[in-house]
Amino acid sequence: MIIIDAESDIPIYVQLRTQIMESIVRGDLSTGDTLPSVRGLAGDLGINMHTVNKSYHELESKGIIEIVPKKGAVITANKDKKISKKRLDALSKELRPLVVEGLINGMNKEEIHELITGVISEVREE
Amino acid sequence: MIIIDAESDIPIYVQLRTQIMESIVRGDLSTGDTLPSVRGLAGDLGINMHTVNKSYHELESKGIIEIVPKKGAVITANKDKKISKKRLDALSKELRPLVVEGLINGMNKEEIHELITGVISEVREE
DNA sequence: GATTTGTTATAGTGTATATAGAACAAGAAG
DNA sequence: CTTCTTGTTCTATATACACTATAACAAATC
Repeated sequence: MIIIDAESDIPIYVQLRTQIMESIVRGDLSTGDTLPSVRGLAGDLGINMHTVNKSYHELESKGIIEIVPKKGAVITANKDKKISKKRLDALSKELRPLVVEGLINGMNKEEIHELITGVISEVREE
Repeated sequence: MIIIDAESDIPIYVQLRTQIMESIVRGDLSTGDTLPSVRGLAGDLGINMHTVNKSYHELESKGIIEIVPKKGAVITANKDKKISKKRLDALSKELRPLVVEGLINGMNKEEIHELITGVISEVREE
């Protein structure tokens, strides 16, 4: 179930991209599954086709889905494969300001790890 | 030392805010220290006064500095104080999509913890 | 053959980012 | 006290991004 909050300061295409990724992590969507068409999903969510298209292409650039023109988008994410160094570096760069925010507020390494553990549980269970 | 990359897709005021926070974490800036005036820093960095002002006010809203009108901005970050639940929740929400990105790429809890540990070391040492 | 698919193009609206200049009142410094 | 500097506030402009809207196209599907 995907819910878009039009009032959020998080762009719609980011909300959609994130929620699809979470669905895969939770197992609601699996490798091989086909995503709805950009027009169909846009209609269901009440948003524009191009916004959905943008989300799909970002997922493709992350290696999570494969878009076959005139056919559809198939999930290719492989949780058994090892993450590439390129994506690992990108992740580090994005994590950095958040880690700094924790450290500056007095969190130590253990507390940050606990926070991450909590987030992992949230993502898997919700 | 603060370096602004005008070509980056990261807004200047975010770059500045982040680098000031990293300076505090590293110890280059400490509680009680005064930040340069918005006009002075803007001149040094070759950016607009209003951009620096925006960064300062964001730092203030995070409780990291206190802006005393007509006087200056003083660092109030207290690493001995415990982080508030509000900030902890905000951090969780921001961390979530990055954690998802790791999980979807096959990382397990331990690998994510190792990544975080690496980031913490980077921030503290660089 | 008709429908649906993703793609491409153009256009419009609203918001965010960044710059610029000016003016103001209050603190600092001479 | 006078001068300078301070952060604040206001207006204005240019650019980029986000989102929507509409249209047309070629290929796959039915």
